[in-house]
Amino acid sequence: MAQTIALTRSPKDVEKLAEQFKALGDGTRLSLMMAVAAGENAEACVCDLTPETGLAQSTVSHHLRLLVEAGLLTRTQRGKWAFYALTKDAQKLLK
Amino acid sequence: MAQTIALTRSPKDVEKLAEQFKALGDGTRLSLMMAVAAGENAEACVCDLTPETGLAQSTVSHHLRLLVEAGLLTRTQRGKWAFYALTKDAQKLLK
DNA sequence: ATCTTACATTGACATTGTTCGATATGACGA
DNA sequence: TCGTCATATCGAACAATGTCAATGTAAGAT
Repeated sequence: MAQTIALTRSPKDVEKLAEQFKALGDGTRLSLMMAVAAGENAEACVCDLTPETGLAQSTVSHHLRLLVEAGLLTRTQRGKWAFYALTKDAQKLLK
Repeated sequence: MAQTIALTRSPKDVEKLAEQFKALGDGTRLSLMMAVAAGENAEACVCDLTPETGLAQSTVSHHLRLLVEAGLLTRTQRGKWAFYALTKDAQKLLK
């Protein structure tokens, strides 16, 4: 049998899923996610990600915050650097 | 080995994927997709979908058009009715 | 202590998106 | 042909989003 779609999701789950899709529904953010996944140890810091996008550092920081709030990235501070990595949810949605 | 993320996607594919995520990144549209998937023969017409959303018919029609344009729904006219069904892409993203 | 580096936050602005009412289109029935 | 039903399109109001420059914060270096 082919893959089936989960039809019975609670309204809360639907809202969370919609938020995650919305977070991924932007070219810049999707590229950021793929850059993080491609990074060493599947993580990356803002200083690595900013040049790739060609956008202002504040803009990149803003997008990363949205991705964390959506439950798609984790943030870990190590020294001066903030490292971002994909969550399980993100791995599932992007596989 | 755990599921891996496709890291090497062309910019065109990234843009298309982002468009699909964006289309799903709205509570109303995501609910519409699930309602279609739950419909008899995994399809549904606007007359069935409109009451479920509580929105104006024109609004539902607009959202359905966006989902078709994103490659997530197909549209088939049968008599007076327009039937919408999930594409392969949609089944993959929602499974 | 001061400076620099890495990142986050704020405020402003232009763009895009959601929604509706009104109207148009197109198929079927009387 | 005329009316009705199902759906699509249009135009406008209003909300949400993406972006930047400027500024704030916090950690390490000098």
